[in-house]
Amino acid sequence: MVPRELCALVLDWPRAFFIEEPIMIEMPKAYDFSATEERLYQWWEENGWFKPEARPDDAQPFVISIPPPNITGELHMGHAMFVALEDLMIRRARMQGRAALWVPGVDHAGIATQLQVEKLLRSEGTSRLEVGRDEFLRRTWEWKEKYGSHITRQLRRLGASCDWDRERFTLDEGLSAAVREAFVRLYRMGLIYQGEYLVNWSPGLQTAVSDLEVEHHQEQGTLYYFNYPVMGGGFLPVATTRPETIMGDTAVAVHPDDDRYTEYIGKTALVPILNREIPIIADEYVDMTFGTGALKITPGHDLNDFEIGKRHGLAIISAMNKDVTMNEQAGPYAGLDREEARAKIWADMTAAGLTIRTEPYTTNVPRSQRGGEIVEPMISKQWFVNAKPMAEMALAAVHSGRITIVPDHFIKIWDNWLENIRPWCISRQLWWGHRIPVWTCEACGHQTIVTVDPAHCEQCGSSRLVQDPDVLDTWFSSGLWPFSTLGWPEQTADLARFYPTDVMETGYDILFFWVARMVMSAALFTNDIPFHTVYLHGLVRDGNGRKMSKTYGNVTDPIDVIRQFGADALRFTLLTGGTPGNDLNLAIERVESNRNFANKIWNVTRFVTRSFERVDASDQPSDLMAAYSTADRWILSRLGQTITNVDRLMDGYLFGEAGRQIYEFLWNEFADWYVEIAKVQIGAGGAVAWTTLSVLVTVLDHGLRLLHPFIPFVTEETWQQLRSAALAADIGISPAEGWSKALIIADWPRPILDDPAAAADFELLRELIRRIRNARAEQGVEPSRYIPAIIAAGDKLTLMESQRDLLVALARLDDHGLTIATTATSPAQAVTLALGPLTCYLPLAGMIDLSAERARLEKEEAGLATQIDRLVGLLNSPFAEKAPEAVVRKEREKLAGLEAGRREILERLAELG
RNA sequence: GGGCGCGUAGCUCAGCUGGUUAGAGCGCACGGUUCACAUCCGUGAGGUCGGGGGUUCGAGUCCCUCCGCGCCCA
Repeated sequence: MVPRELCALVLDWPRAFFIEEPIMIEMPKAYDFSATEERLYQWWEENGWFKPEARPDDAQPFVISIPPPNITGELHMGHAMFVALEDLMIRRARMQGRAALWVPGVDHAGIATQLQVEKLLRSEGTSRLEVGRDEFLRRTWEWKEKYGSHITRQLRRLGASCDWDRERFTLDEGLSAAVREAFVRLYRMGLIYQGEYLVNWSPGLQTAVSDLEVEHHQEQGTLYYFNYPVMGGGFLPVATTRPETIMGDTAVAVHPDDDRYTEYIGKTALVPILNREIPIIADEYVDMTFGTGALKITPGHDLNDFEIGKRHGLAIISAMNKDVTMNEQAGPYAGLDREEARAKIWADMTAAGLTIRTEPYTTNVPRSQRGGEIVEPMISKQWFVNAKPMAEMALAAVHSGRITIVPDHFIKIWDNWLENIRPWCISRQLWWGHRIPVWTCEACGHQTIVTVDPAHCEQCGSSRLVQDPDVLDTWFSSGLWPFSTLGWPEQTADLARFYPTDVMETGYDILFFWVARMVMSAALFTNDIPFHTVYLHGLVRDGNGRKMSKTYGNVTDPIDVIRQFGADALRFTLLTGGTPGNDLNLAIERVESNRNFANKIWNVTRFVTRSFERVDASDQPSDLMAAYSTADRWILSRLGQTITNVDRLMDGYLFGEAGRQIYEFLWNEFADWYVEIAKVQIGAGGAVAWTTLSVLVTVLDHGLRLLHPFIPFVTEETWQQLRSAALAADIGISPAEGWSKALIIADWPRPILDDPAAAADFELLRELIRRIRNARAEQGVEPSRYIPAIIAAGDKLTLMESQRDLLVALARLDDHGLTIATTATSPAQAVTLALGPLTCYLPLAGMIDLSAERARLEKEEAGLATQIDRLVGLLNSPFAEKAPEAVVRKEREKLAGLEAGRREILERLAELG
């Protein structure tokens, strides 16, 4: 650990750096993210730029509520993913001038937290039950104070620009009030009820859990065949996967159409060992082809049986205790664990001659999502929410188009779940959570259900009230999150201004757990949608597509990755590595190359900032537009196109593609081409140099703005360098609206120039340079050697003349040996490059093998001929009539170019003889 | 049983409303001490877009079907 004093010292210097006077600081050769990220984060936050108040009061809000991480949580890739995406949206909105608000917070995570604290108590040699409820809660809050900010500190490392002053906790006072309000309203609407139903009982956790918290696994089990004794003689063969539940059987069922068993319907069967009398019933649910076709019915331990039991008015027998040992209903097996009972019962039945056989069978085993133990369906008194009416509202919200789900194929999944929604079990037999606001009167038995702790029974006035011991499902409070965090049920200013929120961004795995419940409760409580767009991201898997899990040991810790490559590199990888809604396999090599991208940006900036020294204020041209060179016009046009594309893509939530286009533009066009050109143009001096520098600054400035939401740190850092350099040089180069204090609050860019003709001219030049480089490489010309060239430029003569310096520098041509003319004849020993509008000859005397050149030309001619044939065929086909004009024209132009090139090559071949 | 997604270069993935010889990064081969960067630069090799059928002037992209992988719900 670094001593606190030293931290303060280290964190102090950068502030001096940013304040008022722009000072030029020599940029090191490589970008050091570790010295940058935390410093910038702190600077942004101190300046209040994460707050919506950073924008004018009348600015249109843009609001996201964070998917609250568990307070027990360690940062994982899922968190990194949501931060990358949500911060991207928030930062762009902020730059677009909106009052961007990203509400942060954490979730109390009932079960997970309780388990942590129980573990702690165990290590102290005590337990939850021993210390009692009050002390346990005190210890849990203590634990929360100590570890609760751990996860939010980690979110900061990713660059999350949340408004931390508005941070909320699901158990804080306001949100607890919201939970009570919601519960009471639901109760008064008749949507909350208490009842004895079959619930998913988690024996290890000693609580009920909801359907969603149970995972079904295909596991190898056994199918047990045995004879069910029938009163008055005979047997009914039955198959079961769980013999221990025989003790809770209250019927045997057969299909009404099953001829094999018709005679048994209406008779009485005897539960093995216990000899309890139960009816033999007929029900269409029974699958005649499965097992023996006869089904034992245990309404107390199986959901389907429970339903059948309801239809037939069967008794419900629970044969187990809450610790899943058998109870007195199981007669001689009372006290045995469910597994032990199974073995013992089967042995006893075998001894009694009732068993037939066993066979291996793959069963669907329900396991707790949390502990992994087998969940027992058990009759229990719990609180439920009838979600049906809310579900209909949630369905309507999406179908009416008020809520958009991205990607839209999740709508089907949404529909499927909501259309088949089941009662939601909301009570949990835990201590850590929102205690159910129900007080039962010991005098009259009346339940008082109110938002504020009552002193007296509302019916008889007795003060002998006992509060329900259970707490609510954590998701009950999460379901209120978008509005409870803004103050609901109070009519706060934040609620009025920032609700409904804009986008809900989260993983598709909690679409039902969370998103659906938020939409449902928002509809009910706020009479509104909680957000207009749901954006769902996929799971982050390891490089081989396996789910990251501690048991596999294939978990990549985001903090490790950040230490190694920087938060920007991780963010950019997560943002551009996949597509919306699809799982992403995280390959560490990609993070590495994205770190290199950050370094590239750094070095381009380094080049641009250094270039200020070479340009003079007095050289500023009076008419900048007129001063732009072909290359300037090209790069500015490409910048404009990139901005337009990025806007279109981002508006459509195609963030990955947007990021890839910016990367492509900045690296492969700006850095690889324009920067090289700039070196030549600046070398020319005068107004050309000034103009070039202004283009460098403009493109870099705009590029950094586009990129900032993706990789905020390196862009801010380099933008500050650029800004300082420009202000220090003071030669009249700045953005139209001047330099804002920071990139994070700078304006989102707009295209400034579109000159397709100049762009096309430049593309021709670029192609020529590429072809010359290629020829040089193929002919084995030493890289350092400057070679002569003859260009027959046709009507591109003026263009080529004007680009002479660029050609010389980028293709490494010998200036004195370069001839540019309208037409030219080829020297004897030369490589011919036919580009359609122009032809280039490289007279590599003594360097080329004529027969090899002939072969090369023949090969090229053959290739051209094939393409020409294909195009001629295409243009003579129905394509010419049926395809759109523009598409056909494009093909015609392509054909003309190919034919010109081919003519050149044929002539050249003729010369070679 | 119902539903969804995926299968594109050796690897990890793009390819947005179908537009006409398929792209990136990494890896690979060859070459590079150009005053921003070797976390780099230049040049190149590498894919019958899982198989088959259909719609269309045109299909990686739309439809059907089969095969393989994964997920959700029951």
